[in-house]
Amino acid sequence: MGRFYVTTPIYYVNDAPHIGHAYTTVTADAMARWHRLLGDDTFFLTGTDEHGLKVQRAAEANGRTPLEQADTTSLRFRDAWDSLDVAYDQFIRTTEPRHHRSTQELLSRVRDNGYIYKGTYAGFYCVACEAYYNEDDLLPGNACPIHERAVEWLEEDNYFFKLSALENELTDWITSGGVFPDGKRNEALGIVKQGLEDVSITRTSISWGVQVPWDPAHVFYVWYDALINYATAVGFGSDEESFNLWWPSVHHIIGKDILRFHCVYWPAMLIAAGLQPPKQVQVHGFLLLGGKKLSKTGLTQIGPADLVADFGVDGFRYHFLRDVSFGPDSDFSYEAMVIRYNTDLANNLGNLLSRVVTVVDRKCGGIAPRPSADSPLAAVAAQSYAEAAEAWDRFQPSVALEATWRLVRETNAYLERNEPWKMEAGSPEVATVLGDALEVLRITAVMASPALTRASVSLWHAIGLDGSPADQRLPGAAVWGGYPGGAQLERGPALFPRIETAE
RNA sequence: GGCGACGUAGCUCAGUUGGUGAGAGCGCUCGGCUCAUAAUCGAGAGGUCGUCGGUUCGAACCCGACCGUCGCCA
Repeated sequence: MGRFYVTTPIYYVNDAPHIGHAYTTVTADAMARWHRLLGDDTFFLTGTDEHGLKVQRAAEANGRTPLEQADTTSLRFRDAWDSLDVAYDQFIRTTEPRHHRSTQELLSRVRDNGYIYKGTYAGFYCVACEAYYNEDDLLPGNACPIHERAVEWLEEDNYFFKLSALENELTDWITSGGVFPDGKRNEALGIVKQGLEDVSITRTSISWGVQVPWDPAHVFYVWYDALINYATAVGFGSDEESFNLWWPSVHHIIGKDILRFHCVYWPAMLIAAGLQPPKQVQVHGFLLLGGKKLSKTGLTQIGPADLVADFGVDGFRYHFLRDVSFGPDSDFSYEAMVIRYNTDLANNLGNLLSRVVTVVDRKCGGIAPRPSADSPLAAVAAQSYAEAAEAWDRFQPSVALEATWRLVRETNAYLERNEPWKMEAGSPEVATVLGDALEVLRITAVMASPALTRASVSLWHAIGLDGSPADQRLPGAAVWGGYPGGAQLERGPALFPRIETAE
């Protein structure tokens, strides 16, 4: 039994939850569910990032305190994850007192170890980005290249983090397997190779943040307090025993836009504090729309809720887990989503259940037969499980689900070859074929449960099993022959009604 | 300008350390079946693996140049 700690980024509360957030979060959730099936001690963390100037200003605009502002907006993320069956173990908010203590403790250690010094910073600052810009990067009129709005000139006393002193340590961590997939690892390595400069980690110009313990006029820049949430959540600064249990066996799932923070700054901070860097950072690409990056405004036009309304929670999760190859950029397409739903879910799996139950009803009096020990499908199932398990281990849900569905397709072909509907009712032959098919449905329900949170349970019950596939333990539950038979099966509604599109 | 990623059938993508005739799913064509959600099964068509050159007995996989797309940095 292993230990698996997985995180999403904490999302900035000012953003409305969109399919980009949802993709990351559902992936993390599926990973956590798979590890729970394996019996691993699993901890799945998500949450919201609530400090910074943007939140402060939004609060002022709305006539309330920053915390009140954050309370409202943070809730949107919880609601979104509830609607997608995201079963996090903890939802952290950076405004929690324990997180302030944790941040102060960690950065004090960094300072005690000689990695923080005082200096002056001056530059153009984009409030929307929460970031400084070089003049060369700005658009004409000193406008932010991302938001196309005017930046502000800021000049302030800052504390600096000696990032430049940690190049060797970072190189070691990255090359020894800290960042995945390989392409992203090279990118992280490239950033370090090009030479690192010290970074400013505090602000005096704003107040909405974590106070610097040794100089109360300063707060930590939002990014540096945000990263520390991963340590706070498992007990850093409050429960050392718990922290030592979960750290550093952490897997961060992030989008490539924040690679620099997670693959350079964050491990450097940990090392400077005398802690272990993360076990793995898993970096995925962007969701594109018509080949173009989904802008924040574009993203909000396709809400997760709209897609759930059309495809259901299972359809939503399955599409993103199966169709998005974890790592590269991926095109989002409603049409592709319909095709995937109809093909894999309605036609292959849902229809398999329908036809099997119907034939059991007609040829076996509705009593489920048991699988045969020497079924040709047994080897297929074993192969399918082996490949899926290996793919989940590599953070490749799309490959894992493809392997899982190969078993489903083989079973449809198996029925076609044997034609149980033509066999004599009550014969051993018909029982064998149908028992084998039911066994595949049992195994599939377990293996697909990280993606299909609801349909896997429906499927489980439809073949006469009690409880939930999520309560099963792998690899035992994938071993051929576990289906008991004997249950009275009844024809039910379609597991996945086909989606008919107008033209 | 520096560094890097990507470019494989109409579409979405697999192709681990170079080696039997280059793959999957979807789509398409033809055929079978009729238990099933017009679902399913089989067969087939379709690719100069971006271009050019090099290394090698042999490269989609290694090297170089170039073209295209996109990033990161300065």
